[in-house]
Amino acid sequence: MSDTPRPPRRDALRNRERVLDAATELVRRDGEKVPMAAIAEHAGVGVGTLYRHFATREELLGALVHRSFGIALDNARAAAAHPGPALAGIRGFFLATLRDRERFVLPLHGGPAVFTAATRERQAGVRTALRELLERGTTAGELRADLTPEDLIVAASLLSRPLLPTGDWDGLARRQIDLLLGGLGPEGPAEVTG
Amino acid sequence: MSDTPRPPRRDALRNRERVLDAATELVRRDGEKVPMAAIAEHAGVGVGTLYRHFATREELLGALVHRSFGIALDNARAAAAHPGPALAGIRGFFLATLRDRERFVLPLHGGPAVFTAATRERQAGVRTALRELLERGTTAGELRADLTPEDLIVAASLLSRPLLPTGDWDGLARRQIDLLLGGLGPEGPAEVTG
DNA sequence: GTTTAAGCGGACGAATTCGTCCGCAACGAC
DNA sequence: GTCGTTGCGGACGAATTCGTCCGCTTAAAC
Repeated sequence: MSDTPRPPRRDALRNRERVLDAATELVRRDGEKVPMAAIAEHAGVGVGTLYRHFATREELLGALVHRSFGIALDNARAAAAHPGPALAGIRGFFLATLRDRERFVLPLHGGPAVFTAATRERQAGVRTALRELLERGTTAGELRADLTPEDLIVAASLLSRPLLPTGDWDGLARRQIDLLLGGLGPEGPAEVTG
Repeated sequence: MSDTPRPPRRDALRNRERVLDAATELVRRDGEKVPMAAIAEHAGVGVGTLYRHFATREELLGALVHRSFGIALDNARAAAAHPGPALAGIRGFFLATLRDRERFVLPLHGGPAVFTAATRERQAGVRTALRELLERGTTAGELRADLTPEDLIVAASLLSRPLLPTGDWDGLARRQIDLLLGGLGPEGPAEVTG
């Protein structure tokens, strides 16, 4: 029944990775409409190879997004498994996102959000892990009770791309993390009227 | 000496605005490489008209960015002029950014940050107004002392573009504002180790 | 080594996008 | 109204990008 159709050749796997890496870099730098030929060249392969591995631009972009959610899922699960206080886990998740930012290609920019079923599963997995983490913190009285995974995801996505041309994105991003962590406590955010 | 070369015709001004509005919408939706012809069509003008007003794509993008900083400058100055506590002014700045988000086209996405000298002036103006606001809050003991305008700008830029495909970006964004405001107090952010 | 099928690369025609140019339309001064 | 000038629109050739196709290369099974 299971006719194993033979594993792909070694160079094929290697080239697939090269294409993904090159595409990640160029899509982040030049946007999702960067010419396919540019991606192929930067990867050191011919366009034929590129199109063989990813028949359309959509498919390539989908693979980038899928890969990104794989990284995010790893980070979210690691954070949830963190033995210390939930706040430390959340901080770890943010810092991991910042660390991995150059590998993320997320549909942040109005591009066609290319989500396969498998990607959606990973996305749901991220939510689940973060929800678990938040519940632990809420139960322990460490966190305000109304937080949702989306709150963390939005904040994290801010970190994944330098928004200012200043050189020190790392510094700015870390400060944003600290500022945000101050608002997560059980007393809720400062009351402000006006 | 001053040979006033005659003001532009009424239809020219109207068409210029139409192009800017159309470009704002399409660049936000499809990215900065959206075809010029698409912008012209969406604006209801011919490509000739588009290229007459903006000789190159760069020039058009530059105008969009310039316009965006004009809005941001108005908002920053209004916030600085706010009579109440500084925290309320900051909140007002964030909410105004959220309100105006569809009019912002900022060089957030690796695109060629098209900054003219005039744009840089507006940008500096935003910084100045926000610095003033922060100093007022710090002097009053309302805010931690180490905040910079960039901290506010980064946070505000997060609001200017929906990052998640969920429908309720407004709700998520408002919550981010509240969370962040909790970290601005003089006691500094919660201490977290791990 | 030999063999064979998977994989590679880049030339090429099709399709898209660019940016100019010029005959026609309409604003506004009189 | 008339007239001069500014501004409009879109057709068009040039340039870029797309995606396929096929002869050559190379991994890997024996």
